[in-house]
Formats: sequence, structure tokens, C-alpha cells
Amino acid sequence: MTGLPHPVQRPPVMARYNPKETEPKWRQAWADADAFKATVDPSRPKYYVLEMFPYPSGRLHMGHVRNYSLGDVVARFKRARGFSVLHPMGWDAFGLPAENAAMERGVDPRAWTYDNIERMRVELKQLGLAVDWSREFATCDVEYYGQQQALFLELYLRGLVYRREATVNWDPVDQTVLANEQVVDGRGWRSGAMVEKRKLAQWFLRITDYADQLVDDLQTLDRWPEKVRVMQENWIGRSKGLRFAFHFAGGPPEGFDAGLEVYTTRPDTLYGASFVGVAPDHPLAELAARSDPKAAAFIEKCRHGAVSEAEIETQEKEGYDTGLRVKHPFDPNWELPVWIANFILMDYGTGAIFACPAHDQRDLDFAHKYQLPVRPVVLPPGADPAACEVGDEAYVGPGTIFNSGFLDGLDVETAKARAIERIEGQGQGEGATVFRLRDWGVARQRGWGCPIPVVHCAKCGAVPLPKSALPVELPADLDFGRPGNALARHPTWKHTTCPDCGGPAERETDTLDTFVDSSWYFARFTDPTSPEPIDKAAADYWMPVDQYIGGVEHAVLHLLYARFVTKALADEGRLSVREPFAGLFTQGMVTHETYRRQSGEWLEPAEVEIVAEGKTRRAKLADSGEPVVIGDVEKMSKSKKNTVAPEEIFDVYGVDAARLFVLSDSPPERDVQWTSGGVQGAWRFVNRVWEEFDSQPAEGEPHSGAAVGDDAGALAIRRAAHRTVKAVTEAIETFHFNSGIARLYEFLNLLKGHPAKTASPGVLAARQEGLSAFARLIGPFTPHLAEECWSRIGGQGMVVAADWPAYDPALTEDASKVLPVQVNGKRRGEITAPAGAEPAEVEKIVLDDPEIARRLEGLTIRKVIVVKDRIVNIVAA
RNA sequence: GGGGACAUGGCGGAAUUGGUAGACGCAAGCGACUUAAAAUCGCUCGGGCUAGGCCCGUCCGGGUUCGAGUCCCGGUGUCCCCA
Repeated sequence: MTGLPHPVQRPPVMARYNPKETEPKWRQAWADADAFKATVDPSRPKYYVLEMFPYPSGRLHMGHVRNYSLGDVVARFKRARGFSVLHPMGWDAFGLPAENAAMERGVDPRAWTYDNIERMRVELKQLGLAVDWSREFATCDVEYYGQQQALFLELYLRGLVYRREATVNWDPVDQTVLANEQVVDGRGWRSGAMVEKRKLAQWFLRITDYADQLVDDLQTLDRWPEKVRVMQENWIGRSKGLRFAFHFAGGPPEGFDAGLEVYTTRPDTLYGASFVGVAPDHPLAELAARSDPKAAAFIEKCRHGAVSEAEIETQEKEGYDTGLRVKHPFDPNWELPVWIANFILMDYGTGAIFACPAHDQRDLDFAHKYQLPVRPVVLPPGADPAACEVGDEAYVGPGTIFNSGFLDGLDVETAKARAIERIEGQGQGEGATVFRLRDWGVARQRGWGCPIPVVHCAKCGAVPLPKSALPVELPADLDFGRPGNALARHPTWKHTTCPDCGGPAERETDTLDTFVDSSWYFARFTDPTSPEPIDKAAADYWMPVDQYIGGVEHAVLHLLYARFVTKALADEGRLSVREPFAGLFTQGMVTHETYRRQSGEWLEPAEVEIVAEGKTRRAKLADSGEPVVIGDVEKMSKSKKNTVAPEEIFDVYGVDAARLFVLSDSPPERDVQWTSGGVQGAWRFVNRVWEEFDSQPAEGEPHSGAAVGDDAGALAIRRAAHRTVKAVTEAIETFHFNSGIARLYEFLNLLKGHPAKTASPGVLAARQEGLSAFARLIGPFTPHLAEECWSRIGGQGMVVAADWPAYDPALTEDASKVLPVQVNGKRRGEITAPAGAEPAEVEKIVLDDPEIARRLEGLTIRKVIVVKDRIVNIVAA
């Protein structure tokens, strides 16, 4: 039985490598040399590395350590490879957490945010990132959001900004609009109040104008994860179908002279129509409510129903028959009832559908509930038309159309085209592409955000401000002490004059969604002090971002908005690229085991002692010995208390060990599980590396090693060194950092086998060559240690200024290869052959081998397969 | 309901993309050093057996192939996205 130490335990005092001394020293040296300044240098290839910028929550967590360490590996590697690198850092600084802190603790959001930035900057700098800090900015800097207001006005003038009434989720307690994701079980995520649907005038960006491009250009993003491209494509949801109008039987109701317009992706199933449905907030439903109290009551009930698409899908289907009737477009004598149904979305298509229960599950559920007809019109392959019946499941597969007049006998796709042609011929509608994507509502009723640069004038309406009136600055004395929009209730701020007529006017008090802030910051980084929002020349040099790194949770919204804004800015002539991020990497989370008392109370890792008994592990409280339940491995979170504070780890093991561990333990795209043992292993490696460098005598230093040559040892070291350079280079290029670090461990193990103190001059020279490469190879992962080691063996200048080591391909291959020999696919021995030996030559060696010959006794050789430098397989019977 | 990803020792994960499965690390066991512990160093570490040689083994069941962790078909499980 062995008790493991706490996650954060003092390292042995006798350790010779002292990160507390070396790490600050090298960070200072980099700063003094301005080593990471990004410079426009047309003579060199450029490389722009960017990690999604942090929200200044106040403290660094392990997720940050991982995210920024990953980007730092790329930045340092590309710099060493001769690229002119831009690797900036900034702050996504507007948003609700600051307002919540303000309300809870009575602090000013601005002060809270900038204090947090101060603190986090210190911690991030401690990570030793190769960042050009001279470009730092926060989105809440007036220099930034003022430029954003200028861009907003440009989009306004191009017709990409508009204002309309929209149904929103309204939290009556917090007095604000909530995004769908902020509504949980019909209640506001913060207040817990029942959310209402309200109509409010809202500002929108016309992202749907770019919907086609946003889908089509996904094809060009070949360095994006396939997963993210699929998610975006689904989110945009382009579908081709038919938009057409039903004529009313017995004359149209008021305002519906043109009929009732519906949209469908299944015009082939028109003969299966059973009823027509409209959304509860459809104008026709509202019209019906005016004369029918029951309809009004039903609509009111729907208002309190589900808000997200997924919830709408799973809730009980309900409807109300308006009594209105429409005529089937292909048969004027066929009348269909018009229902108000709670599963229809006003925002998708036209907010009205025709229902074909036999071939749509939602329609079928609805039809069953209200005893509406179910008429199959698509015959599954091989089915009998006479016996075809629909049970509880709608048939949505391919098949042959039947029961459908002129469409009979056609396949689904042909029938769709034929039905669209017929409707178009009747002048009743046309084929149309519809997107699931909706315009982007960017207005937030919040005081801690970028003010929308518009005023409302009683005479002129909503008037955009002229650029000369920018920036529209947030007042310093906002009252965040209670819920609601602090900007709207400020006593004086909103009162102004109309730029058009000079009369009294009120400023728009909504601010922009923080996703707007993050939709162009990457372009601002190319010249953050430009008087223009974006300096064209700088952007032309640096854009696009060559490698963007962040969490997959932003796969849709942030990345989609940034793509849209980039395209819009390109159309304005402000950018020359149409896609912001040429390469995207989505890294996994940092996780940790969870621990609870038997009563269920969460416990921090530091309170728990792990007891290992052979292959099983148990846990108990470190002080009392009370048994502890080991729970699942989950994302580090305060609520489950399974967090480990980076600063404590830095303090005990140094920054390099922490970086090394998060980089080495798992492939970057997967979750990494933080363990105390793991970081101790990284710490051991740091020390072993230092000892290896420290044992290498400087040139001319007295040395007790053997005077005789040891060419075999020297050659082994050189080969391993060159192989390691090749492997690590390739590993970094392909984001296989964990494998690259494993190769570094291997090389160190090999060097240990040829210690300096007993080495011949030849081995010493080979070690020197190997150590020189090694110091540079570990630079991207453990940059401080790399400098200390490089300096110890007399490297010129600093590692950050040194070239990446080159390798000699001839030295990465052994002169002879050991090839396994299989007989009928089973390993039966091995032979040694010269590298690159031709099959015939290898075959001869194999057949001359006595051991192999013994294995083949009594068998007839049918075939000998030789894979060069790899394997031999003899097929024999 | 649709789509996608994944499944390898006690654990995290390697495997040159069809060619010696388990690199490297963690945990564990044994040993050395030590008054002792920690640290450090060395050895062992998928399972089985008639143990210096064989057999089995990459979630399960089939298939293709000289050869399958890798490709194909079917199933199970976990996760993600969409509905």
C-alpha cells in the first residue's frame, strides 16, 4: 500500500534544475530582445497563428494553459523555420459576467474587467508565450469598439443591417432578451423566471445574404476539421423545395387575397396532403384569434411553450382548427382544413406548411391525435400498393409515387421536379431554396457592450450617426445595481439631437452581441493602432490566419459569424480574403477525476488521498481517512471542484513541466486528463534533460572519458539524433505533439546510455551535436528549459533566434534492416538485410537462413512476398 | 428519427496509413542506494501454457487479403451535431 502524494507536492530539495530562477530570467531575456515582435517582411513567408482570445474572467485555468501552449508550439516552430510570425493576444472583454459581478458585488464592470485583464496578463505572460504583446487590446477599449461602430455603419450603408419586429425570449425578471441557449426548461437561466415570447424591434445583420457562399466556400477550407464543416453546413441548412400559395375555398380572409403561402421540401407528396398548418404567430392565426376567443386562447398557450427547435420537436403536438378551408392546387374540389399547430416555426420558410402525415413524422403524430386522414403516396421499393398502410411511423425513404394522379410511377426526385413545374405553370408558386439559417439578431439590452451608433428621432426614425460622431462612448457612471439595461436607464446619456434634422432624439440603448466583437478582432490584430478599423496593407500581408486554435464549442456560431463578417468586409474592399481562417484546429478539454463524500458532497483533489492496491485504486480523505467515492473523469469545473490551479503548478514544478504535461499526455484534439502523476513525470523529464546537458563538458574542459574512439556509439547517437529531428518536425507539422514528445523522451533515454563521463572524444562530439539539436527541438514545448540548456552547451545567441535543426536523410536510415519473416502470415523469425535490398536479394537471404529453412520443412513454397525494408511473408503449403 | 466520430494493457495513448500490436508516459511489483523515508538508478509489467518456445489477443460476429488495430458488411456501446 502506497499513499500517493497530493496533486501539488513539493519537489525534492536536491533537484538541480530550478525553474524559479531560470524561467523568469529567460522571459526577461526574450522581452529585452523584443524577440516575438511581428514584422512585415515581404522577403519571408508569413505565418499568422491565433488562439481564440480569452474572456477576462480573472484567473487562468488549465484550459487556457492548454489552448495557448498549443498555439505557442506552432508559433515557435514556424518562427524557427524562418517564417515571419504574427502571434498576438487580446481580450474578449464585453459581456454578461462583468454585469453579473457588478450586480452581485457592487463593483464597476469596467474596473472589474480591467482588473481581471491585469491579473490574467501576468499569468499568461508567465506561460512564456511567444506573443507580440505590443499588439494587445481589449474589445471594451473605446479604440476598438469605436472602430467597430464605424464598421457597423458601413454595413448599414450597404444594406446589411436592418431593424424589424421579431419574437424574442423575454426574461421578465432580468428585463432582457435571452438567446435560445439561455432558456432552460422554459425558464431564464439566471433568474429562473418563466420566459415569455415578446415582439420587439431588433437589429439584424443580413447573414442570410451570404448563406449560399457560406455553404459553398466550406469546400475551400481543406485545413478545417471535417466535423466542423459538416456542423456548419447543417446549421445553415440549405434545402431546395417549393414555395406556393393555397387558394382559399369560399373567398380569402382579410389580407390574404394572394392566398396562403406555404413552403415544402416534399412537393412530390402533395397528393398525400391532409391539412394545412400555420405557426401560432402566423398572421393568419392572429387574424383568426381576433374573431375566435378559443383560437386566441390556444395561441396564448403556445406563447408559453417550448422555444428551441429540439424542444418543439419533442413536446406534445397540439393544434386548433381555424375552420378555414383551402383548395388543393391539383384538384379544386379537394378542400383541406387550416390548423394552427404548435410545432410550426414562423421563422422557417413561410411559417406555414401543408402536412403529409404518411411521410412526415410530426405531421403523422398530429394527424393521429386529431383523426386527420393519412394517405400514403410513396411506395417503398418492393411494397404492395394494395397492402400499403402507415402505422406509427412515417415512411421517409425513397420509392415510387402512387395515389398521385399525374405523378404516379415516378421516383421521388423526378416527382418533385414535375410537381414544381406544374405549380409554376399554374402561376401559383415557384421552386425556392430555403435556409435554416436566420438573420443574426445582434441587439442586446445590456449596458456593458458596444453601443449601436444610431439615434431615434421622432421625425426621421432610426438614423445612423455620421462617422464624425464616433466613437459613441459608454458613460463612465452606469448603474449596474439592478437587473435590466443600465444604458437605457442612465439619466442623461441617451438624450441627444438628430444628425439629420437637428431636433431632439434618443440614442439607441441596445448594444451589440459580443459575437460581433469577436468577428473581426483577428483583422484588427494586423495593425491594432490604425486610425482605420483595418489597415489594408497590414491585413493584406498577414491575413488569413494560417492556424486558428480553439474549442469545438465555437464550431458554429463564432466561426460562422467571423466567416460572414470577413466576406462582408471583403465586399467593402476592407479585406482581400474571403475566409478568415485557412487552418482550424479544435482542441480537447482538460479533465480531472471527480471525488465525492459518500454523502455526495464534492471534494477537491487536494483533500483526497489515493490508495493503490495492485490494479485497483481507492480514495480516502487525506486528513480523516473517511472513504471517498472516485467519480467520472469530467471537464474541470468549479461546481465539481475538480480543478487544479495553474499558478500552484507553476509554483511547484515550473511552467515548462506544466506545458509539457498538457502537450504530451494526449493528442491535442482529444481531452487530456490532468493527473498529479503525469505532471510529476513531466517534471522528472525536465530534470533529466537538464542533468544530461549539465553533464556535457564544455570544450577544453578536463574530462575523464576514455581516450579511445567509440565509433559505433557515436554513430548510434548521430543516427538517433537525426531520426529524432525528422520525427519531431513531422509530428509538429501534423499536430501530433504527444508523439513528437515521445520521440524526445526516447532520444534522451538513448543519450543516458552514452554518458558523458565515460565517453570517448567521438561520442562526446556526437553528444554535442545531438544536444544542440535537442535543445532546439524542445524549444516549442519547454522554451525556458531549452534556453537554459542551449546556453549551457555554448549555443550561439538564444534558441528563439536559432534555426530549426536540419537532418541528414542518410543518417535517419540504418544501413541494414531487421526484417520479420512470416510463414503463412505468422511470424517465424527474422533476418538482417541491407537497407533498400531488392526482393530477389532478400528472398535469397531468407531461404538461406537455417532457422527459416527448418520452419519450411515438408512444405512447398508457393510464393514469397517481400515488402522492401519492412517484412517478408512466405506462402507455403 | 437523421448524420458524424470513436472503441487498443490497470490508465493516457503509439503503430511509418494494409506489413513485427502495445512506442512513450502514468500506475503497480521487485531490487540497489539509505539508519529510515523521499528522491534517484536498475529490472519486470496484455493473457495463457507442458515458460527461452508455442498458443491466444486491438468491443462482438462475418468477409476481402500472402498479411487486417487499419479496408468492407452486420451488431453493441460511448460521445458530438442536427431534428
